[in-house]
Amino acid sequence: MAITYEFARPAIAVDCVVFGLIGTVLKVLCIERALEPFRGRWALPGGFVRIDETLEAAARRELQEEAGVTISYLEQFQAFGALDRDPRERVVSVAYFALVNPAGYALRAATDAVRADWFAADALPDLAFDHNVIVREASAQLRTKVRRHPVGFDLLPSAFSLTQLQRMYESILGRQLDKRNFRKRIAGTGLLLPTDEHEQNVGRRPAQLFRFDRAAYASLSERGFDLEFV
Amino acid sequence: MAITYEFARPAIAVDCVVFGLIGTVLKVLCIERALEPFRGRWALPGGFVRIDETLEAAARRELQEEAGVTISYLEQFQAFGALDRDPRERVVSVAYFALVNPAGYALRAATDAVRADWFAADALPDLAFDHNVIVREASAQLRTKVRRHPVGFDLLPSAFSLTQLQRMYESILGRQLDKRNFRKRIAGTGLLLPTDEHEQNVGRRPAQLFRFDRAAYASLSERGFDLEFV
DNA sequence: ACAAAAGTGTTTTCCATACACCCATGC
DNA sequence: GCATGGGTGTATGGAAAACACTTTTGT
Repeated sequence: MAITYEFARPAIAVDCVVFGLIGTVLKVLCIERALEPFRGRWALPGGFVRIDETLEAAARRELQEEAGVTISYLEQFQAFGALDRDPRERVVSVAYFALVNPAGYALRAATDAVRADWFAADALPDLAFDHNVIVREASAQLRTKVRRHPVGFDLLPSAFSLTQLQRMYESILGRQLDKRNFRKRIAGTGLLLPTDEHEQNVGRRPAQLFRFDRAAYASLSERGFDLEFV
Repeated sequence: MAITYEFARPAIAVDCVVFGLIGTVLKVLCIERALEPFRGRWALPGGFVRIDETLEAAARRELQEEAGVTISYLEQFQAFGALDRDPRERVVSVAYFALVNPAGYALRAATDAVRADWFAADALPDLAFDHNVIVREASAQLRTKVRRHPVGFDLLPSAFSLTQLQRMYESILGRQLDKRNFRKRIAGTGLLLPTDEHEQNVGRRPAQLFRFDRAAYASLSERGFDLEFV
């Protein structure tokens, strides 16, 4: 399997910043490295791109292998190419950010990872490589993305209350929103489908649940609509 | 210089989409390839990343070598990793988009390029590799970028008239803007410095020239201001 | 004097914001 | 009946959009 090239080549890796909402706290998925370098340190899930897989396929494979998460939204956001970002050798990493709804399944670490866990996005441990930098960039990206594109829904269960939705935006943007104005705005987009369902077993009036209307969004964005969510 | 690796690795390249405004037409810089594959075809300037240079350094080097252009704005925007995008072997390309003011200097092709020339962004020839796709993505990126960040100035000479500025936005956005509203908006940003200069030798009333106030912009954006230009 | 683009204000409409109370449910 | 969050409307201010004429210069 060994192969010879005329010139030295950087290796290509992918790293994934997986955001999940736990309660109302925005968290990032990290794995504890089983191998050198940085053995025992927390890091982003990721690894080398194989010669016969696309970048996105590599990202999905690593997420599956190392953490067993099911991704709802995945987007490439930046390549990191500093010369010394990996102590072994030159590695260029293409970073992805991903959104998942962490409720309902357990993390499952494997291959290169001892274990996987969620850390609050604004209180991460010292990560391996330049991964703290990558998370910082991804967080900025998430904040700007979520304001113009309806990606936040991928952090929630498929049926959610308006208050859940509002709390999600508040967590990402880091500020409080006015309940009435928020609801007017969301209603104004016409992208929520009311369901017959309501919250269960809450010690108060149960909130109505809604779904995101992907079809309505698709037809809007084809017509070049320019939404602003919050 | 030959080197052996345990596994086959994709090569890493950079490709640059250089936008320039010629008259009021938005153009993209292309080079004619001197080498196989796609010898004789037009392509984006770009090439392989050396083991000891960063991605951005590679982009700047290729622009210098192949076209001799002086870049005013350079931003990485996307990595392209389809398996068959290069007929020779697996190549992952990190794409940059760049803005220049093409007035006042000549293109100068060298190394891998027979010649360099500007093509209207919406009427490109059939380019080598997946370069038409890359340009399409870059154009979309430019349109969204220019509406919230003052990068358009990099397409203009350092002193410009308000009409020039308006025409630039119109070319990029592909629609007409109202002169009075445009001027109110631009004035409202407080980012233009009036100069004493005026247009020369025009057969009409000469327009006053302005400069972009980089210092004012820096201090605004530090405070997290959220501008919208057009 | 004429051609050509520079420069300039007002009105209207709409959207963002600020703000407080009643309602339904479970215990 | 009480605690808890669910759900709702209105008034105000400010920005965006629509819209046309006078001014300055060169020829």
